[in-house]
Amino acid sequence: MRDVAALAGVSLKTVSRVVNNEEGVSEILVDRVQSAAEKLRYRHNLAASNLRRGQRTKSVALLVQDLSNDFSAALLRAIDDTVRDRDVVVFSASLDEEADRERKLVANFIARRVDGLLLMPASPSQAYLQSEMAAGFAVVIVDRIPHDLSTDYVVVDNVEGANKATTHLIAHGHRRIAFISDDLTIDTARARRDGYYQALRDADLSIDETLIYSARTVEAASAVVTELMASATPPTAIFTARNTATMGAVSALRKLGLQNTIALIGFDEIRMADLLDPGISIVAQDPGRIGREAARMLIERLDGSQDHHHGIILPTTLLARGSGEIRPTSNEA
Amino acid sequence: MRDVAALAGVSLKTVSRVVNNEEGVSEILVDRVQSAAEKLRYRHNLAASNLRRGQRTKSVALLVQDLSNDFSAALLRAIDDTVRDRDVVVFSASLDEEADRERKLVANFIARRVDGLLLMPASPSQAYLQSEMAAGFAVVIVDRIPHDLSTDYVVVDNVEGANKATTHLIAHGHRRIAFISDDLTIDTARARRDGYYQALRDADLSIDETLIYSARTVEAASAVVTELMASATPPTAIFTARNTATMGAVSALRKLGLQNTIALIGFDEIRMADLLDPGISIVAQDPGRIGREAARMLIERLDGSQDHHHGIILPTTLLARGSGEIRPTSNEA
DNA sequence: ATGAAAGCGCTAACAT
DNA sequence: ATGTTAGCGCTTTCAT
Repeated sequence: MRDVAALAGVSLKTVSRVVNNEEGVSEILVDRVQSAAEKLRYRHNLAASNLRRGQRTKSVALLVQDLSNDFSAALLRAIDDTVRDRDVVVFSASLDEEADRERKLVANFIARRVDGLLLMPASPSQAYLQSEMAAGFAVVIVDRIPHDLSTDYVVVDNVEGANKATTHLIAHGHRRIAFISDDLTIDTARARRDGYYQALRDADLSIDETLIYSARTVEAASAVVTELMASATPPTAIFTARNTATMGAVSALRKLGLQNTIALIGFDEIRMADLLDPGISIVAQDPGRIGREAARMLIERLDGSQDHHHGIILPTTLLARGSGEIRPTSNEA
Repeated sequence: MRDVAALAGVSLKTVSRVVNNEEGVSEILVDRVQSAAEKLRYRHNLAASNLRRGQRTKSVALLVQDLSNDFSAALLRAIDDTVRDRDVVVFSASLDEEADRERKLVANFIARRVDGLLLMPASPSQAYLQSEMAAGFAVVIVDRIPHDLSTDYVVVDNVEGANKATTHLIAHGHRRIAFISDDLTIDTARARRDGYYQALRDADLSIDETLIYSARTVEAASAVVTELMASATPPTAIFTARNTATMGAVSALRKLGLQNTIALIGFDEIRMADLLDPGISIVAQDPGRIGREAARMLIERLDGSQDHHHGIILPTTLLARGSGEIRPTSNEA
């Protein structure tokens, strides 16, 4: 910048003004500065600019478990779309349920002075963010309920969604309904299990712990279903509480030729669900909506809103496509 | 930082040393500084640090067309995984085939002094990056061939993949094969069409322009297929040169009840392809591999490699799953 | 309308 | 082993 000023024969400040499109510089000088900048291939340094200004960096960070999961990818896309108008750019990273990684990345992003954080927490407690928030750092928790931290968040009604799925299966005559979720240390997994329990209780069905499974990957879920079906008393229906679990179940049932025999409802959309045979019934969330709401909340904080923190709980939609409407064939019901 | 130094009763430099884990500070002082930092809730400012060091910002940017597309999401994930070891964070954004957005975002990221750029270009020419690269900025083009720019890139062999798909269909008796791709202004779309042409020519089949379509979205592709099938001389096979086009075709064929009548091969994997009925035959790329190779190339540049720029052309794999092996039923063949 | 000087938070180079 | 000084690239006073 100094070189540009020298070449243009003006002061540093004038160059600064031109670069920032500030008013009150004669056109002659603007031209002179611009051509000097061009000649010297001058590139404005936002870091230095922000340093002096002490202002926003116009960047935010999104931390999710797995960026290649459809849900998270849709979230990222929606967030990017929402903040783009304001010229805000977004960092993102995958946590893979590792709390350590979350802490490390958050520290990194804070050192980079991002304006805000959108977090799908891997950590059991986000209390460590309290002091950051007190210092003016904006945080919105997505997909999961914040723990030990008073902040904005956006989730879906997991208990209600799971209840809805389970009740739907019960209404179709099922009494042995398997539940396959993510690790139960995870908030959403527990909430969905609670919804499942609730539905069973409301129908006066007993809870059979041998029907409750965790499976983190598609392959693990597939293996679980295969195992379940080989048991002496297999379920007549399955509720998969995660998109990867649903994919695994679809795959396993198909391999076993049971896709039209065993009922299946999944939580969270999977691609092509309506084109499979049978179509896969899903309790759908709207990741685009979640992302937009979260980004909007973050932006409001950045705009200085001091409102009380609040959570948004979005509804889910049960999409009946066939697999969830299969009736039990065995006479044990 | 000054406050921390004051509270700890040491100099600025000592604090700096402690913060950066540099050697040669007595343990007593380390403790004193750390507790002072804690007390004052000191947060290191990486921007200021980078400013002085004139070093790398340990950040890179990935620009793709649509972050919610499976391919791009897998790319992002692979890149994040690859650079994480080096403590590098990644910005990402969607371009939606808008060249303007690409230019604007690139300028933004350069102002932020990202160390490198991974770009799936929307622009017809990337000549504008020449001067940046001359100034030491690292660029790797992914998925598409760079235009007017000598740089590293990673692509798959689109011509060969499309040829393979088309040849496969021809080998199964098809002579009227529709081609549905992205807009043909796009590099990969053209390359895939060329592969399609090549295969037709090699089989002495004439090219019928009425079988060539562009469709950017799933819905558009679905509409195209519906229209095609309603024509007087419908094709007996379809080659969809993009994952969204494949999804649209699957959907339309199914609605028409033609999924077991009309052959279909898609370029680029779609989820659940093997679980559909029939399974969808795909010319698969490996987005994980593409991302890893691209990130590796970028890292090598950041490590100062001055090697001649070069391109990596990865192979594709034809996965025969059923839909591509359907034979024509009409007797026009 | 333009410029000079001071300083944002940090670290490299040189002391001590 | 620790401190001092200067300066990274920029913008904010406060002049002129």
